[in-house]
Amino acid sequence: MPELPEVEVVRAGLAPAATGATVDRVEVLEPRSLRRHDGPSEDFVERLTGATLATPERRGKFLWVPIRTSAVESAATALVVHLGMSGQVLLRGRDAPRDRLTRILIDVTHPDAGPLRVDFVDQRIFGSMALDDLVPAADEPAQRIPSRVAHIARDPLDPLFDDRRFLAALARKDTTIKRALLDQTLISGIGNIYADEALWAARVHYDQPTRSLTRARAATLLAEIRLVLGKALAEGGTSFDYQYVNVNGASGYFSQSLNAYGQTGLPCPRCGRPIVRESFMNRGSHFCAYCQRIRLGRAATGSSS
DNA sequence: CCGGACTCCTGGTTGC
DNA sequence: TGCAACCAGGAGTCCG
Repeated sequence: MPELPEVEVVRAGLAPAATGATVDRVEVLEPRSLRRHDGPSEDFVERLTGATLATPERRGKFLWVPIRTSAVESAATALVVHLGMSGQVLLRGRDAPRDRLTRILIDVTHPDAGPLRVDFVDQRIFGSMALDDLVPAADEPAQRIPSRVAHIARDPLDPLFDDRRFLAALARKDTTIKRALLDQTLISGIGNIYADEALWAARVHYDQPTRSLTRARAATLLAEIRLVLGKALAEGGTSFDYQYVNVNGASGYFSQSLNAYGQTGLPCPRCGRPIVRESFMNRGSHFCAYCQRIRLGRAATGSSS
């Protein structure tokens, strides 16, 4: 389940091979992988073929590669990639065998690395590729971002992520904390795994109302989010068997470091009591019922400003 | 504004 | 042994 660290590993791995490369040929094996592309497969293929790729960028779990075509001087369009639940981007030699679940093949030539193949592999087809227009970012017009990604909040590893603004927005929201962490328009890049891990680290119950969370605890949670994401990033992303493979085809190995996610029945590394799993938002929430209890402060009805 | 239900999707696992 | 039901969930949409 690729979340921010996994997507960043893919972006960083793809960057040296993609930057400055030109697209020779595009083959779409599974049109459903273009669900988010406006237009038919032919349009995707025609517009991408012959384009020059710029350095891949990322916000949250969205990855995009600005492209330049002969017709347009500066990049006005980007190849947008979302890995969904099971997507992988694999960098291969031109004659390497195809993975059975390959959905899109992009042959590129890099000035230094020579001919390469970028494979988009995706078992469940929740992921997608699309071409999209770049538009100025709302909070920094000098930055450009695909229009379909514009509504996504900056992620906590983004230098322009505004901590004060996030904490204020959290305090204003009438919802519960895990729901807020998974709301990509509030903070991006966090999925079910790192939400559970960060909540465990900060000792916050997943269903704690955001308005009853003190600012200090919210700030602690944000710090733990950064620690968890940073640690996963440093270790190359979480991996579960073949579901996540980085851009060179090597699995990550952070899953051994998980404290809560997927640890149902195992002892909480902090207190030894068993981790429990509850169904929430159509997914599993893993937590320690002792360490992570809902704390209803007295300010639950207070309003900010 | 909020939450719940639903959709997309496949393959590994579970249960009969 | 065989097969169907179930489960995993990121993001978007729709509805109450």
